[in-house]
Amino acid sequence: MLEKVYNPKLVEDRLYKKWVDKNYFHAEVDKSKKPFTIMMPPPNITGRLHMGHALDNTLQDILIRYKRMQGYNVLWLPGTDHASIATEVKVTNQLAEQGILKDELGREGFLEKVWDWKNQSGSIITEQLKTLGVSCDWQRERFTMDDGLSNAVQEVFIKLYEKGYIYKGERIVNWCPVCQTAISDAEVEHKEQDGFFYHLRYPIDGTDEFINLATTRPETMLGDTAIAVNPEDERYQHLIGKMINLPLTDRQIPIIADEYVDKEFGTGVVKITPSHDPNDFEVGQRHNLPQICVMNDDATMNKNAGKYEGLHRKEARKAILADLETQGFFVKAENHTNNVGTHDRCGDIIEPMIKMQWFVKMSELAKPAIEALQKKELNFVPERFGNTYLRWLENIRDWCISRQLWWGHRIPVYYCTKCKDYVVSATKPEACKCGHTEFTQEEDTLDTWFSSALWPFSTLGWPEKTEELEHFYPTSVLVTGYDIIFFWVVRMVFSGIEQMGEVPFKDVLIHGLVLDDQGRKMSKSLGNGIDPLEVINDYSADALRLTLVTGNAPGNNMRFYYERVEGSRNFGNKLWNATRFILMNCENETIDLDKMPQNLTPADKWILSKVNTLSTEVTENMDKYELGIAVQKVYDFAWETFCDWYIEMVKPRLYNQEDATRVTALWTLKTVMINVLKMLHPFIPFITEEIFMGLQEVEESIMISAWPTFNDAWHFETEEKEVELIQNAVRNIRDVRTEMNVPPSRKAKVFVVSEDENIRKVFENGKVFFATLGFASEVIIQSNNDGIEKDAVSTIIPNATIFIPFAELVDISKEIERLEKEKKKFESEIERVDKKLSNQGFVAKAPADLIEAEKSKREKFQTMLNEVSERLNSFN
RNA sequence: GGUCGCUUAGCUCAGCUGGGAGAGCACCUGCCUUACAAGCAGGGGGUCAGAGGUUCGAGCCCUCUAGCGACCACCA
Repeated sequence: MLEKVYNPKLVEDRLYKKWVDKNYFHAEVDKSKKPFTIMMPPPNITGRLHMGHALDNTLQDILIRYKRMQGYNVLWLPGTDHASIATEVKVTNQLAEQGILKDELGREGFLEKVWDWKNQSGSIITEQLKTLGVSCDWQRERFTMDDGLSNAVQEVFIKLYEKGYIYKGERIVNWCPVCQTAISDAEVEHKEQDGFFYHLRYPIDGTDEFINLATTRPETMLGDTAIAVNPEDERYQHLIGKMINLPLTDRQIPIIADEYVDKEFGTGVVKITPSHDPNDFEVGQRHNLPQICVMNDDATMNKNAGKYEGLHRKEARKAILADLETQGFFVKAENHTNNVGTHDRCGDIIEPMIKMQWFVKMSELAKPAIEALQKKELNFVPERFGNTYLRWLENIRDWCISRQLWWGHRIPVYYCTKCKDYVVSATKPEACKCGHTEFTQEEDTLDTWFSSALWPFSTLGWPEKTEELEHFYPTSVLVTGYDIIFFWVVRMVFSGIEQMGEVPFKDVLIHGLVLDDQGRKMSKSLGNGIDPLEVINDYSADALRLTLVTGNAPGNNMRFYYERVEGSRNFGNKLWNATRFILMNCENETIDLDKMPQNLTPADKWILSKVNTLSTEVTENMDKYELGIAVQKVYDFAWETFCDWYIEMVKPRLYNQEDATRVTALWTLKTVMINVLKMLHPFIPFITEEIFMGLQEVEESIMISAWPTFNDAWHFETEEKEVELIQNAVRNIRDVRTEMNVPPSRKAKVFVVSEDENIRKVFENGKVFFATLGFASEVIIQSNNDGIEKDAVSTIIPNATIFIPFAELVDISKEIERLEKEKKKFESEIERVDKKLSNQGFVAKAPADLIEAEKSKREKFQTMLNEVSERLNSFN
């Protein structure tokens, strides 16, 4: 017997332990079964569980549990990401608090500290994930810096290098002055900022003329190596080729013409600073301009900045503007909003810098990734995110993969200490071409995403040809947020195709963000984040999970608020109590669930038939990733159809120990309940397991039970219609009673009149339901109005009229009013159908079954109209 | 500037390939009916943003408009 109140705190931890102990999450290669694989997006070791993780992993767990129950060979592989920048920053700061400087420790010493930290704190997030109930294979947990995965990283680097896809070069890159490393384009977040557009004037050499230009970054002027105008611009034709004297310096720089300049914008004159602007860099290349870097790596001015050396770029701007003004080179400052690139990790403004870095050439790698989508080897759900993916790939630039960090995969390149030539190799080479044998390894590490890009296959043992790799790759579906498409999805796809010759996953299920109750992004700065662990603690993991999937379509954001969590919890409560009710009545009975009873009543057949249809529909929805719709259907069935109707219908049979169908009712209750639990299990694993166990007193877990499928033996069309007829009648009776203000305590006789013998039979069988559900003291079924008081209240249903003689209570005028309302309803229905049927186009072109359905509706409403009219006439 | 999305009941949102508008919450009425008041039975409330088009038929498809939002983009 279940406790009176469900206590998730006592249950959830216990069940999770049980599942782990029983090894249910573990997958071994089983070639007799079809594989279903998901690679968990590895959370950062520095991360803490937030709503995004909760949603992402809930969705995955739902799919995994569903497929596992369907008998697939299911692998859900979890793991964590080393998160180079985040971790390095975190550990550096912690050490700094202890007064330890990173540089003093040296590379080896520092890495030791980071590993210590990783071993101590790196698994907090995976422990947090467990409270959600995730059924992933912890025995196969991976970390992006495991030996195997690091090996894969080296292998890929070498292969790409040998293919000519990786090169080293001096390019202008996004430099983060705070993190002191280059970052990729994807890591730059553009933010709109209010700033100024500074108009300056530069003196033209040998004349008294000035040329006016506008810039948002005056401090970079010290690195200007040209002034550019549009070659078509008439205003400046005479100046092209002339030199100007660059203010605050003793340098002369040329006025050049380049298409890049927009005549319409600003003054049509652009200062060119190849060292600190990506466009200027390109202009500089076209015109062979010198590159003068005026900043240090920490964004302070360097010695090329002369007297401004040492100033931070912000202060330098002020100082330079002041000097320009006093010297007469400053014209004005306009208000101007511009997009500045910031580092998505630390938020600092990116400084474009020319640096020697490693790149992946993208043009060739992008092509098959684009084709994969076009050939539908890769599908996004919802489809529109395929566009986002395509657009990014089509405009992709080479990927800067080197990072000036220590924590990460050190680039497998060795430099000869003598001739400076380098060798790309997994291990230190024996000797250089020059004969020298001493090498130093490249100091830089790789972008974290370089290793995550390999996640779908590196986790399965690649480059070894493991049987896991053979069996579980390509994976089935990737579940992730739309914000991660560029960083990760794209890179996994081209890496998978390049290394494995096959896309890493067939489907990409994209979900939105979890917003706060006002629709704002949850963020630390706003302090509006809701901690999933708190929700689990206050409600339950099940309630959290259910909240995260109901009423949400793939790819859409959702608002999170506690009323929704309460609703989810209440549903669990409902299931719990329904089960208590069943068990309460099962005492001293033995029910063999494997044996379908021979004496099923129409109500039993009806609910079996309903749950049968339900399982078919829900399965279809699940297969289409319509998880929100799927769970909504089971929810409605469980609460309304099963609890509010079926349970109420069987009560009389259960309360009567003599009833010949009592055990049959119990069998049906249990059977349907178990099916419902199974369909709910992927969504709310804990409570369904707890109930499943309680209901059957078996050891076997619901998570390895079979997902419901359509059962021919449970298909009862006739009974479905019969019970619906009774439901209809009961609803009408309740309606009438409420309208007439009759309290439930006041029972009344109910007459059902129908000329149709079959209908009378149905009601004869369903008599008892009028008593329990319709508050009838007695039910009389007959073919005519004999013996029914003239002023009885009545209501019309198809093929029958129901009379309730309330005697003294009835107000005739009110009754007439009510009947008039019914009549009006029937009339308008007939009118609607007639309009359709008289439409030649409809009759000619609509599908035949639809027309037939409309016709029979017409007939039904017509008889009901006749009936109500007759009834009204009887009052006159 | 480009791309995409959203606009449906008081609120938050579903609505799959076009065939009689739904849920939860909130609200109103009546019920502590021996599983559940975290509940039960009823109820009110929507020209599906606006305009046009395609169609026998449009919340759904096409075009335009308005408001909101997201992402991308080098306009110095």
